[in-house]
Amino acid sequence: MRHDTRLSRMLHVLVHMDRHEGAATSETIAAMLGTNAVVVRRTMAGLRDQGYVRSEKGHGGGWILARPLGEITLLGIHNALGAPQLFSIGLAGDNPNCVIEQAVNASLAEAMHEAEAILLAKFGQVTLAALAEESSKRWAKPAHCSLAMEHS
Amino acid sequence: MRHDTRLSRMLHVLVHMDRHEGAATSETIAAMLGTNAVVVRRTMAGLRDQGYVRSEKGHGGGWILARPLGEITLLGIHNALGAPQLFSIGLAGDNPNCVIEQAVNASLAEAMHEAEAILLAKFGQVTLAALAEESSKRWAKPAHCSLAMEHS
DNA sequence: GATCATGCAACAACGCTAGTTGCATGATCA
DNA sequence: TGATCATGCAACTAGCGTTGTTGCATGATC
Repeated sequence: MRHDTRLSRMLHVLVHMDRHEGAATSETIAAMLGTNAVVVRRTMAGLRDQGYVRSEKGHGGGWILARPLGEITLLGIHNALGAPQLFSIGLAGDNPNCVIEQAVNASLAEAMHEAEAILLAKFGQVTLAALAEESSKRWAKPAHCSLAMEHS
Repeated sequence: MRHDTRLSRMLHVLVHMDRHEGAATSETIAAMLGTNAVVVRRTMAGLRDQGYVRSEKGHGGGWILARPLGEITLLGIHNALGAPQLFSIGLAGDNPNCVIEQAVNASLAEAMHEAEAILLAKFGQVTLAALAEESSKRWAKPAHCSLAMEHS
């Protein structure tokens, strides 16, 4: 079962954007992530709709942070990406009339809801500012990704 | 992102097997799940290797529970299925040298590990006997899936 | 008006899981 | 003993969803 790394990647990008002079183009971000500019635009569109970033056209255009890192939580970005499925396991629905299936699913669902609530609560407590500070504190070295070339 | 319903389905099947006279063939189980007998064998193979079920060939053969429901937990079956990924979100690994990516991933991983621990702990506490009792208590009616035809 | 960059839609490619087929093995029954 | 039933296993096929790609339109800057 393949996993969705958009959340991790977008968080990474956003912190870099904060340190970045001017706008970052989709092309630049795509190169940093080893992916395609159109995919970047598709993904960033959700963040733009939620007011986390702005996009500007023309010379010197690209993507710009629209809020301070301190106002952006992991949960906010998760939701801006469409709040995708957190779990890769799901409930069977082949025999909805079967009381056994219902009991099995109810038990699984309860455990999953509890775990999900805890995960989302954690996500809601962490801001990108905290992550940025954490990274500079622990390693005291500039980041070196392609987006951050001017820092290295 | 599609989800893996094997755990839910196998739990369902196991409870039915407990109420079932004699062995249940892969074909019967497949019909009940709306799937294929080979897929059933593939999935049940893991449970057999862990001693949860036995398989017998020839006339009257099929699958038989090898342990009482009280000794089978959701966690046990989850592990017997190969302990597949629980989360559909994952960590990016494009820039392993980047301290920002490291900080982002560390934060996500911590939250996910915590949620996973809670989920697995829950799974470890629930036995199939509890599910079987729950289903008969709450509805006080026989289950009606194809595997359970003789009860309905 | 030339260039740069996003926006959007349609299409192609890829990877993964489920599903399928075919044959071998072994147990039961007549 | 031979026919039948059922699992075991391996290789192949199909379907689905996501990512990647292409082409063109829009708008901003130089």
